[in-house]
Amino acid sequence: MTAPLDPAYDPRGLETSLYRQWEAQGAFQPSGRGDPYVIAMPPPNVTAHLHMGHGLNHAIQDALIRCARMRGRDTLWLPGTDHAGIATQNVVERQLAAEGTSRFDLGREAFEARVRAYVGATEATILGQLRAVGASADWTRTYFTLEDRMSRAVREVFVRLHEKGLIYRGKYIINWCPRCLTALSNEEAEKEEVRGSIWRLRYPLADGSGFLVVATTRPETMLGDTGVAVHPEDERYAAMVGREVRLPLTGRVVPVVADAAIDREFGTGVVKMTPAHDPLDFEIAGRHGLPALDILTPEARLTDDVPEPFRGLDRFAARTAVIAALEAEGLVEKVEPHTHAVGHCYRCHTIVEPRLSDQWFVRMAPLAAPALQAHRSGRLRFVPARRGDEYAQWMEGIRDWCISRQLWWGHRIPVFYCENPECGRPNVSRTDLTHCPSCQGPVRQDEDVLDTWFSSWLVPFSGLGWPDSTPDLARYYPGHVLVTAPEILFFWVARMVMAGLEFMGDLPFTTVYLHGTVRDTQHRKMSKSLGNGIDPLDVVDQYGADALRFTVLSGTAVGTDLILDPGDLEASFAAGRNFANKLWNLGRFLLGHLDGPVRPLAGSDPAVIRRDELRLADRWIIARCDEMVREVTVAFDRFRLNDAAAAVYRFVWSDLADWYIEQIKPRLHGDLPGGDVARAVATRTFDVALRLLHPVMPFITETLWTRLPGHPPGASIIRAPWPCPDERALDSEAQEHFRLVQEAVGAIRAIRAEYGVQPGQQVRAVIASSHPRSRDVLSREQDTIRRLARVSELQVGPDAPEAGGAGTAVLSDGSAILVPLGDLIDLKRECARLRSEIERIEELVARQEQKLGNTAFVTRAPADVVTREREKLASWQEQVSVLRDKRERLACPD
RNA sequence: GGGCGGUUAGCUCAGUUGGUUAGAGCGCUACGUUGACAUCGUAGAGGUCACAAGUUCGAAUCUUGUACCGCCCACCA
Repeated sequence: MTAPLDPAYDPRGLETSLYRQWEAQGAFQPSGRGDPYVIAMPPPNVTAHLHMGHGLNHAIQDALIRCARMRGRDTLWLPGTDHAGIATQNVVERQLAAEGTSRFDLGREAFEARVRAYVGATEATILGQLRAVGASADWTRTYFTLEDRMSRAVREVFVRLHEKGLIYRGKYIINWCPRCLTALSNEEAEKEEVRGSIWRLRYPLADGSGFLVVATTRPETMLGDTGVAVHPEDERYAAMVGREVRLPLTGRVVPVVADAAIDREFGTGVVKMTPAHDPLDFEIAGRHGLPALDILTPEARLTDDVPEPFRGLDRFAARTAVIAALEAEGLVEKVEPHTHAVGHCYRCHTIVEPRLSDQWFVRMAPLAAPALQAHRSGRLRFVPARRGDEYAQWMEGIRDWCISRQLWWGHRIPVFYCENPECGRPNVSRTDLTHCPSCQGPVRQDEDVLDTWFSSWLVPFSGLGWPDSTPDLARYYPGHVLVTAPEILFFWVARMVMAGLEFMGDLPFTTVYLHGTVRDTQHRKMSKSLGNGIDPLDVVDQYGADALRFTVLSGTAVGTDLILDPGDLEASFAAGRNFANKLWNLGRFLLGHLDGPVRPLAGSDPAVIRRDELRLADRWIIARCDEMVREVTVAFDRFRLNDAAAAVYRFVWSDLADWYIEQIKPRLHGDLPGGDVARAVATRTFDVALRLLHPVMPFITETLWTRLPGHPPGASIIRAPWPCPDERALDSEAQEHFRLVQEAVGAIRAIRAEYGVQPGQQVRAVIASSHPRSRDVLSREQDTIRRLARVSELQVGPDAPEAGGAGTAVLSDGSAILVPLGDLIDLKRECARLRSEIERIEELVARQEQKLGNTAFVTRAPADVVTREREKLASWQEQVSVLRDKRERLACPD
């Protein structure tokens, strides 16, 4: 016997204890049986506090996993990445800065130890946070044990790519973050519009015969200019090509070259060449043999290669100083405001500096070709589909991937340089080397580490034990679904596809579901720096994890963003909490009325409920329940979790609670016979609703479901079977008839409200219908109508006796409802009410007659559409005539 | 600059292949301590589906254009 439910629903203690219970039962462990369903997850970065995006992401994934599990599939939740990388390093560096020291004071080894300790200490916190938002805990734990596996896979991949000639090292212009002191990939340098200026500077010709005017947004880089370029077909400057200019401030004499990459239209058509600090300039300089002069330190200060007054200046201070100096010489022709996109470090938001340096790259074009093909052939599907177009566009224009980072925390690049000056070979190795394989000389490992995503792109197989061939790998690769945020489509998703195809020969997953971004009411992305975030843990604390999940899942249709108001949690999350409360009370009520054994609805048990024992309401709710099963199942198949949540919500609240439970109360209380049938139907349909809702609201559904009768002890809803649609439950007649009862109750209630009848007061009602079937249904259900509409005496007949002071309404089948209210009825008011109702329906009739009078419509529209429209017209016409009749009987003056 | 999406009730959003009297939740109004639930119940107000033209028997839904909002990509210095 389970303990009785508390009157008030308090989700808190419940969630923790359920998680413990589920874990003890191994509920999240893959069973090894059944068809596997693998989903990949990006974990939160260990350094960052959980944000709402994680809440949304985990809720979706956990819901899909739970649904798949109930549908008999073995599930695996594959963790996403490890802790290597810039974010973790940043946190520890901030801590060090607060302590007045730095990684450079500490040294590399001590720093690594420090980060490791930090990660270890944070694990428990992160696990707790993940559980709080609903991540299936066992798999989040795996995430922390993954790093050793990953480093092997990373090396293996590095070596293989190198052997295939797809990894190379070279001097290139890369994005450099002067604060993090590391290179960034193109994806990590986020372009943002910045308002700046464009300066036109005069560069005197070396022979003193005039000026060339260059346009630049970064005048400070002119100190590193090694040339000037124009378009080869630009007539204005044709005579200048091959001549020289004397670079102001430095006095350096540099050549004028012609290159087709120059845009004649922009600026003056003359571009200063700074090969060391601009990607395009670097490219052009290469073609013309211009040297690259690096004038910036890693911290983006001017080096000693510039004239004395500018040395050591920060790049922005240098800009001011250079402009001032040029102005003093009268060399600034013009300044105009100018907006352009500038790269920012995606972690610390510092403006990125293009910098010439030695870095490792992966040649991507060969990897992109099959990945593009997978999408074109339709094997790789994106939800929503338009994301696939973005993917394809990126793949088509793919550029080489800069994978080296000048960080101290991450997977070290597995290259060992021989220190023997006569050998000096770089050795790429799967294992740590102590000697040079060629000359046995001492070796030194490359100082740099790999981009975090260089380990992450391998997760779908490295997490399963690759490069070993493990049983897990055989069973769970390839996987099925990747659920993630669109922000990391290129960082992660596209690269996982490429790695899967390259190293496993198959896609890592076949569906990529990209959910929306969590934004505030001004549609700004929630972020720590803006301070517009919502902490999911606060929400869990105040409203419960179920409320959080229900809200985020029902708020995000496929491909749309989730808008939440950080200033008003109540507005966002009350709906979820209220629904949980509704479920709780529904459960409490039902359990309170289950005093005997509950008879089964189907099966071979002799106590099974016979069809002829079912009343109209029973048949109706069973049919509605079946409809819900179909809707929710389809919704899950199509990743439309909002539809799934809404379908159960509607069933539970509007059908089960508002109508069915209200209808069966007399039977449950023993005032009418058939209590056992009502109990069975209510219990069964509630059971189905709980199971369908479990993926969305796991805690409350488990709590209620385990208390419902008929489940073996120790059973968990996680392993309960997903409800199946049942042809026998379909019952359009019951649906139609019950709708009529609902309409009748609604009509009487509306009349009561219209005339201000006190809710407690009973009234008399008359139903007049020319349809024998309607009369039959309504009189058989008169108990229901009387109770729910508070009617003391209900007459149903073919015609109504004269009733002067009565409120009147008409149902969709043309049945008239009269509520005699004597003096309460104001005749004029009732006449006006009827007239406006008549006018309203007459308008519909007119429109419908026009439609049906149109021969084009009748001949061209499908037959079933025409039939339906004819039926509608007939129904409205009947309603109008009934209402007219009532007006006549009232002898309305107008 | 190229590509893509959005614009439906005061707010946040649904609306599956064109065929309903265009829906939900919150908010709002009126009434209500009916023995599951005031985290509730009943009734109600509120929308020319951004604008314009077109296709069609029929358009919130398809086409084109306009306006605004947003996203992705991009080496015009």
